[in-house]
Amino acid sequence: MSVDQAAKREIPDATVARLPGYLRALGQLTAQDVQSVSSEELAHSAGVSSAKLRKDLSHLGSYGVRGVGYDVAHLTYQISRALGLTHDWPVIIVGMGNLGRALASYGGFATKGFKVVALLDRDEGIVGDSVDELAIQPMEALTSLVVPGEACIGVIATPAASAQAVADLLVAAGVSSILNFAAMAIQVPEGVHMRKVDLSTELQILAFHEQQRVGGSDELLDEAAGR
Amino acid sequence: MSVDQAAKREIPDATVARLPGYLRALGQLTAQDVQSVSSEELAHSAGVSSAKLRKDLSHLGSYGVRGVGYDVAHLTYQISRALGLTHDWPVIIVGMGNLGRALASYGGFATKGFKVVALLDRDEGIVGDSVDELAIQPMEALTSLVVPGEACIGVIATPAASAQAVADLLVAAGVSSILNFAAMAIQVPEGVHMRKVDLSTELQILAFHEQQRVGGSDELLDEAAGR
DNA sequence: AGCTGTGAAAAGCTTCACAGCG
DNA sequence: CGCTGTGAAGCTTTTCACAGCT
Repeated sequence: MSVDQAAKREIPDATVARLPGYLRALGQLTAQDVQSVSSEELAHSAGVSSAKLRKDLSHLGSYGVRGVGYDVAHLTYQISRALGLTHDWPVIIVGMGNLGRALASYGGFATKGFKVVALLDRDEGIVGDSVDELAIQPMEALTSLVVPGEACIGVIATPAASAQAVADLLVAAGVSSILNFAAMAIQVPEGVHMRKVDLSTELQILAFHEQQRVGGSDELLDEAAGR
Repeated sequence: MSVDQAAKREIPDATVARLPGYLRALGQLTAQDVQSVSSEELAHSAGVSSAKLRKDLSHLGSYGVRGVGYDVAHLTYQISRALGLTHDWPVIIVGMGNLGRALASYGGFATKGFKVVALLDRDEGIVGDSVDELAIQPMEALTSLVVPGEACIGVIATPAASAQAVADLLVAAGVSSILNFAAMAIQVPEGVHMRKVDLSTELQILAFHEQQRVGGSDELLDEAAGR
């Protein structure tokens, strides 16, 4: 009933990747008590072109008002809904080193939509410690944490050497979405969704563009600038 | 002379974004003393298709041997060169909270190509502390750290609220490449290259796909699964 | 015989520009 | 009149499939 004429479930990947950015920009507008916004303004704060923004939003449905713009609250709801953020997703963080601790106490989860339900580490020495009011548990706790039917997101924040083993454990326990912060490409079976965040990859991409900037054919500068 | 027939300087963005992954896979092969590798094998460890890998590499030049494969050492060198990693790039990290400290001591920089030259924080209380043998300096140190002619990469690891102000300071000091970890879109003038890494964006993209998986029209499950 | 390098086809994404609605 | 929503055009990226080299 009311079959949710939310159009075809065909949102392009490129669009999905930008929706979180729109959501954040809308959040700022909400904080400033702005009621309505034009595609031009919203696009600017999200750092994209207005044509792209309108095309992206058109994949979710027709939620703007011609001649006026978009209602901030309603658009926020529609994007949240499209992304599946109408309820909280449980998140398990594995690896409580510097990075894991930073992630556990990072504001990123505070964003509506996620809730850290467990922190795991292999090291018996730190099991029992608390980070942000959540106790660190041993890896063995994993199987009892994941309810097969219920979706759950696993975050890998271990050293590169353990990343693949941890990924295998997560998959075996039934986790079907993994976010990997380890400096290592990991293999997951088909059906498991995996994304990777990697500092050195990002730096290397920046280095490439920085190098292009110098542009010219002057390779000597490269050697001289080393230091 | 030997004008480096390195083909046209036209490496597609999509290719540049994958080169670091190939470099990492090659690093693992080197560690295992593997001398030569086929496109099929290398593509598998980097998580892409072999056709894509070959097309990508073809933009750098013709460094494979037909019927055999690629020489691991030589290909590593050629990709490093294409990315501009033949010398170290200086990196300045701003914001020494949990995240900044994690980044400062993260193995990512150990990867050939980058060297953390300074850690900055606004908080007088922690200025002078050391992280990984490098002292934390006040923001004012910025201007003397950046040599106008010399390229430098700035990493923003501050709370969202300070991110834009820090970006402005970096740009004013002459930094032309910025990697932003703060949960906030920042605006930079044209000519400055900016990349963003964001936990909640990644989680939201995973949430979208996880939601699609359940697929069906069963929205009731969504409510029930909340907890 | 085997694997790379690459044109050509297909798919996907972005930009344009304007019809259509409020 | 102004701004959204969208076909159509243009551009980029991926995939295919095989010629060409060792």
